[in-house]
Amino acid sequence: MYALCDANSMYASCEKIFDPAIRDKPVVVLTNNDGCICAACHIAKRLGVGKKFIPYFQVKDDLEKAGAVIRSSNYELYADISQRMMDTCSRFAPNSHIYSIDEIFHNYDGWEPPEGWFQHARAIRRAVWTEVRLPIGVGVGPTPTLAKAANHASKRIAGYRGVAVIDNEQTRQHILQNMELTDIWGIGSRLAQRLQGLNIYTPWQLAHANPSLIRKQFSVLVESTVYELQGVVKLTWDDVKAPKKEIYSTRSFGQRILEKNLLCQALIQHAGIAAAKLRRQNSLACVAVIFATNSPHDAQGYYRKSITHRFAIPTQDTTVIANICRQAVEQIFRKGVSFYRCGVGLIDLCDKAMFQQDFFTQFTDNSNLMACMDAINMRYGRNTVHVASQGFQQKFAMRREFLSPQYTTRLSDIPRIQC
DNA sequence: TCTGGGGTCCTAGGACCC
DNA sequence: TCTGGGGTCCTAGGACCC
Repeated sequence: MYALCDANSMYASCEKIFDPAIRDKPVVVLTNNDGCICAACHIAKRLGVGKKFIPYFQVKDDLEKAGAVIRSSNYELYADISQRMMDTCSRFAPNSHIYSIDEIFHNYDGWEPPEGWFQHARAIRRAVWTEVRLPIGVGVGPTPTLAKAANHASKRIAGYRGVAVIDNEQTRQHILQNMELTDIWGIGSRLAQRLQGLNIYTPWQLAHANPSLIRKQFSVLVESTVYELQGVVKLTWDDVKAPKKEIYSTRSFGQRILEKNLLCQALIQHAGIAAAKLRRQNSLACVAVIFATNSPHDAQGYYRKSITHRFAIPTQDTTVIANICRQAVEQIFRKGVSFYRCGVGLIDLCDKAMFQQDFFTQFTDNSNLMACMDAINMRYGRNTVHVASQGFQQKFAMRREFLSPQYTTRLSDIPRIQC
């Protein structure tokens, strides 16, 4: 059996933990640069002002009318709360995999809790609430896709109240009949539209579709989804935990960038973030993609330029990738373009342990330096040490107008209780 | 006044080579 | 004269997820 634990409106719930004054109010959290809505608590959703990824300025008036509390993304806080949630959840299963900042998969693989699945799931939910004050939903099922579906049910289908277990036919039918196609993991709006063309309107109907026909009309992935909905495991634990094949770090700027050296600094910063992620999964990159664009909404037209660089020797060294950024910016930068977004992608990844070193090529090995940098940044926070060429003044730092304190990660922000 | 997230995977199509 | 194959690499964009 598999379980999926998923926080309820993670970011909005994190904001409420340390701020009792907003617990009964509609709370909405914005993305980077306060661009879009990315999370809304259930009160905001009920008032109809929590639509995900809608630009903030378009709904600003509605939010004000609803009396909503607006918050900028406070990643320092969310990352810390996330870690507490994961620590608590992972105590309950022999194998876990953190799937995103607010989701963790459990793999029980032959083991069954003596108290039964429902009680077990309830215990996880209760522990996270008691220890972290974060509301979560727990879904249990015989496949990862059904565990995801059960998790959806635990929050959205009446009667489940945070815990749903698919361990019999009636429950599987009831849950799959009461969900939308797009609620299923791997089915987005386009696939749902095409499925409806084949008279498949609900996940229950999808579970009864002919797998080979689905494979022919769509892809192996959709075929796997059909099997998974039937209860046949197609996503193995290795699939769920597979290392990434590409790693990107990209961001839009708080202010448009018009200078080449600032663009270069931003790119090098992304090189550092992407390379650190790469080292964390113990991979090497054969290719780097370095790009920058203006805003697609820009009146002067869309400008996008990307440079692909193939490394002579696969690397995970920040300084090597930073050097490529320095060269690439000469080709990417164009005078007069107001740059809005840039990033670095590392693709064509291979496992470091499998890499064969070339006997004849000489190269400097910075792996000790990188390991030291990672260790310091892990201990004292990201960006404590970095390559100097990414700059020290963040002129392109993102806008975070409605930022809450870093309650748990900064000494000066620790909550005080006055007696 | 102006404002529009970030990440991963996959594929189509063009350029280029043999 | 015109047409023909197959591979690799790069680029752009679509689809999906949170």
